[in-house]
Amino acid sequence: MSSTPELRDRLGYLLKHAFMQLDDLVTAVLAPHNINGRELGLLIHIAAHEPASQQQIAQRMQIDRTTMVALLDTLEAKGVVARRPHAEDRRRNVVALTDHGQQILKLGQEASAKAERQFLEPLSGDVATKFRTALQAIVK
Amino acid sequence: MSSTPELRDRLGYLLKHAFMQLDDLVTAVLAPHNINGRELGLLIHIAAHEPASQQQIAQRMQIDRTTMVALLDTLEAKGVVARRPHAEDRRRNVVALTDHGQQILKLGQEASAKAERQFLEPLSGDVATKFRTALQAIVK
DNA sequence: TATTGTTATACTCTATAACTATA
DNA sequence: TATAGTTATAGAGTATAACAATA
Repeated sequence: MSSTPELRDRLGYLLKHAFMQLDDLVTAVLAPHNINGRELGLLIHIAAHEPASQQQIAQRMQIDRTTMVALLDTLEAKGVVARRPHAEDRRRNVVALTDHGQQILKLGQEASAKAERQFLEPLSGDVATKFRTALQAIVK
Repeated sequence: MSSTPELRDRLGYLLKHAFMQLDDLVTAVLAPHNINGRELGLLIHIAAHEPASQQQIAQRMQIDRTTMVALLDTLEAKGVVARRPHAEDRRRNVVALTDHGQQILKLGQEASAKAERQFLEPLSGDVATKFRTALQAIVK
């Protein structure tokens, strides 16, 4: 007596829509800071590592280097990151957060954490923690 | 003594990459059947409901009706769905699976289930079940 | 020769506007 | 006049190829 499989039973459907729901929340709370979730991700990555060239950042974030150019153009126009010439290798740009970027990073992370709490609201604290742990075990 | 927040700590990162990993697995196992995960989702939806017009399907799946046209064009070219004129309202198309589509649906669902098992392999059976339940609680 | 950053280009996915045929 | 399906078009996001500057 198995019922007809529904779209909502597909893990792909669930993961895609979960991401979209969270992304909507994150976009909303970050809007006052003039960045989006993807840009915050880049700020977090830059802040967490030694000063790096565009290529190094692109490789570590698994973003195409031509895509990185456009992303950094946007963030530089917003004044949150700066490109400086590398001291020894003049082909490279060293990418770093500006003071304003440090501020936006801090505010953005607080806002993002708030969006995550909203997103996880349907789960109890214990289940939410296990949910995150499961995701970390799955994502390589 | 909190360490620097890393990109991998962000729920958005985890959900996006989890989806991409699963999508890669699903794409691989569905390739022999000449459909992708999105198309299988549409076949599942059509099979699970009463015969419906393109618009009804688009609304229920939250897909734009112009996107639905292109999706159905592809699936019709592959011979898995057929558009038939509605008996009473000739503006409408009734969309249904062909016999071949029924076959592809069955094979595709088996393949998709296999991909999901691969995807959930890092989790114990119990944790995997709770993971899916948590996703269902979150997704509206 | 190889590498870094860049530009030009194209392809996918999605959405908006406008057209057609039917109601 | 409103609706179903369609087409044309444009906007994101991403990827490939080719170029200039530098190593």
